[in-house]
Amino acid sequence: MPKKRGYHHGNLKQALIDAALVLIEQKSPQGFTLSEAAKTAGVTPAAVYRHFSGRDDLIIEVARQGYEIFADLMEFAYNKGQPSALAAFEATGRAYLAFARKHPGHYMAMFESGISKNASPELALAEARASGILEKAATELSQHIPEDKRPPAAMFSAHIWAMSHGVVELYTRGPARSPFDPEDLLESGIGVYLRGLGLIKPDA
Amino acid sequence: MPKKRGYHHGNLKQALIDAALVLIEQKSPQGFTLSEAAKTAGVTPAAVYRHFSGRDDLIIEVARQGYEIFADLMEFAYNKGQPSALAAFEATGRAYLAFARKHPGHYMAMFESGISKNASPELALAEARASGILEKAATELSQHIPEDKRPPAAMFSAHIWAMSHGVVELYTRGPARSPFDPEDLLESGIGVYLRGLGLIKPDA
DNA sequence: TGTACATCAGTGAACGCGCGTTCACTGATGTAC
DNA sequence: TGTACATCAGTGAACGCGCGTTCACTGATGTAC
Repeated sequence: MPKKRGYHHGNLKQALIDAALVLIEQKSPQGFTLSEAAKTAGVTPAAVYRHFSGRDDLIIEVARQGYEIFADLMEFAYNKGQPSALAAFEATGRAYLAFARKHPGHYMAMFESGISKNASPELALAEARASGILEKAATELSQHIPEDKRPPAAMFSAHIWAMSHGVVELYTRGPARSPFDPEDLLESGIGVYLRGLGLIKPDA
Repeated sequence: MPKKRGYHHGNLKQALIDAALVLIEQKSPQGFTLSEAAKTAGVTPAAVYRHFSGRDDLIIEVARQGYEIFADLMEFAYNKGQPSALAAFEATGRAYLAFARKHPGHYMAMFESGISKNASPELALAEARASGILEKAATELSQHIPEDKRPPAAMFSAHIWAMSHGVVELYTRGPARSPFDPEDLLESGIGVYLRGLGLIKPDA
C-alpha cells in the first residue's frame, strides 16, 4: 500500500493484483480471465489496461511480488539461524514451506503459471535474489562436509529445493494422500538427506 | 489402437485423446479448448460429445491412461531389479523420471491439471495401482533398515516421490536453471537420501 | 484563498471472435434374410 | 451373393455468451496563478 487511498478507485493496480491472487487460489493461474479480475476489483475490464498490458503482464507482476516476499522471508529465516550454518539452513527450509502455505496465490504464480522467469527483467531480478539466498545457505552448510565427498553446492541446493517443491505440490495440494503432515514430511526428509551427507550425526 | 481403422473417422475416441496430449504438451492442461481438440483431431466440435461429456471428461481419460502406462513401466522396472530390493527400488526411481520425459502430456494431465484423483472411479483405480507399486518397492527396501531407526514405509516413499516430482517440475520444465542433468540430479539425490538411511555404505 | 486549467484514471458502448452446447440431419457400416 | 433395413458416428447450422480490446468520453484530482 504505497501512497494513501485517494484518487478515483484508490490504488487500482494493487487492487487488481490482490484480485488476481484470490482468483489464482480459487481457480489456478490459468483458470481466470482478465475480465474476472477486473470485476473482482470492482472495475470495468477496460480499466485494467491503464496498469497492465494484458493478463500475462498481471500474472508476471503477481509472481514478481511473490519472489520479493519469498526472498524477504528466506533472508529473515536465514539470518535468524545464524551463526550456525545448520540452523540457518533448516530455518530457511521451514520458511520455504511456510511461504507456500501462507501465500498460495503467489506460489502458484511463481511456479505453476507457466510464465518464464525471463518474462520481464524485474521478474528475473527478483527471482535471482531469492535463488541467491537459497544458494548461500547451501554453500555455507556444505563447507562442513569433508572436501573429498562434498557435492557441488548447486546440486545440494537443487536436491533440497526439489524435495521442498515436491512436498508442496503433492502433499499440500495435489493428488497424493499421505498420513503425514507436510511440515513433518519435509523436515524428516531433509533430515535423512543431511544425515546422508554426514552433516547430522547418524544417531541423532 | 484397438480395433482397426474402419468406421467413419476411424477411432475418434483415441484420436481425441491423442490430440489432447499434443495440446497439453504445447499449452498445458488448462490452456486448450474442447474445440481445439476437435479441430486437431480433424473433426467437428459436436462430434466430441459422442465420446466425452465435456473437456474435463477428456482430461480425466488422458490422466487415466497415463496412470496405466505409468504403473506398467514402474512394475516392469521393479521386476527387472529383483531380487535385490535396492536394485528394484533404484530402477523404479529411474522409471519415474523416464515416464515424465517420454510422456509429458500424460504426466501433466496426472499431476498438473488440477483434476482430483477421485474424479472418476476408473481414475482412482488406476492411480491406486500405480501408488501400490511405489509403496511395495519402498516397503521391501525399508526391511533392510534396522528396525529401531526404520521410518514408516509410507513416509519413506513420500520423500522419494516428492524429490522425484520436484526434479521433474523444477528442472525438466519450470523456472529453475541448473547445470545438472535431471537424471543425475535425481539419482544423486536419492543416493544421498538412501545413505542417510544406512541403505548404502557411507563411502560408496 | 479562490479560480481556471491540465491531467489522466476509470467509464460504458461497441466490435468481432471463438467458445460450448443443441439439434435435426446424412451417410457409411454392420446385419438379417 | 445380393438386397433391404437398422444403427449410430460425425455433420453443419444455429444459439446465446463472455471474452479481449478500442475508443471517445467524463469527471475527480492536482497545480498554476
